[in-house]
Amino acid sequence: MVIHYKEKSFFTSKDLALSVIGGRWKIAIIWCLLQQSPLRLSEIQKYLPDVNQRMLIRQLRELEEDQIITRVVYPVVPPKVEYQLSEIGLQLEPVVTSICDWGDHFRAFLDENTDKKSVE
Amino acid sequence: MVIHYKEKSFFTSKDLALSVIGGRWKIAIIWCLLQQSPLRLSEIQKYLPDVNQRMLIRQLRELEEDQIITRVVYPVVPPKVEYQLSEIGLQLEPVVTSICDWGDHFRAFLDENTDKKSVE
DNA sequence: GGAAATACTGACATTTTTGTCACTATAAAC
DNA sequence: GTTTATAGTGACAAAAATGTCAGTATTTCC
Repeated sequence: MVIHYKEKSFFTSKDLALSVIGGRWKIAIIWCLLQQSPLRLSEIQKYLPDVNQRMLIRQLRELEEDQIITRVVYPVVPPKVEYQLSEIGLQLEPVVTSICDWGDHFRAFLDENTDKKSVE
Repeated sequence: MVIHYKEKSFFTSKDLALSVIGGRWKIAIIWCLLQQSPLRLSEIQKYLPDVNQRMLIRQLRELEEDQIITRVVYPVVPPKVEYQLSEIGLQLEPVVTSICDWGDHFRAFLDENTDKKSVE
């Protein structure tokens, strides 16, 4: 987010990571590609119906530039393009998993701490 | 980021988590408080000199609202306020750790794949 | 000859996030 | 009585991210 690692060299590991995966939809995209791979653009759109196409493409481009995903174009008509995680991209699995896990914990925590009155 | 869980109920765990920890400086703040706790505002500022105070306070407020951190005010002059991670906040440790770890991997990856010409 | 499918791009508008500046309160120390 | 320290707030400006709309290319199908 904001300052990209290509413009700054004195980053902590955490800031470096966040500059790459911090985009609004990037974790979601990586999550999709961990579920199934490769995926075509139109398939990713089905997974993520809330993202508009323009935005999705932009985030995919950035991930490609950062070498997190690979993009393979098949010279056919109508066009076919496949996206998949690179080797370094696949290594993001623990990040995505820990985020999902914590989200589960947090949801349970919210459920516990909400509407206590209605129980009593 | 953007849509907060308080305004939307049909979130995936991942989106729920990201709506809470997705802010520009939140992982950094959580990282600080995992290193040392409690911390006063002025101490967090020393850890994170790039964040301006206004921004830092805003992110702290949001984390507090989301119950990730606790804020204890001591009624003294000059004021003293201590921040620390809540129980659910402490459980973010694997998230921060996996991000840092991946950042390390990614840096190594970048180092390997940069300036190959100068080596040959 | 026109529509359909896929994966885009460009220009621009809007929204969200982040940053800046000036300002507050309080009591103790000098 | 002025300065110092800490932890803020309010109003606003700037920057960044995201979204919208219209348009492109290609070939096959009808």
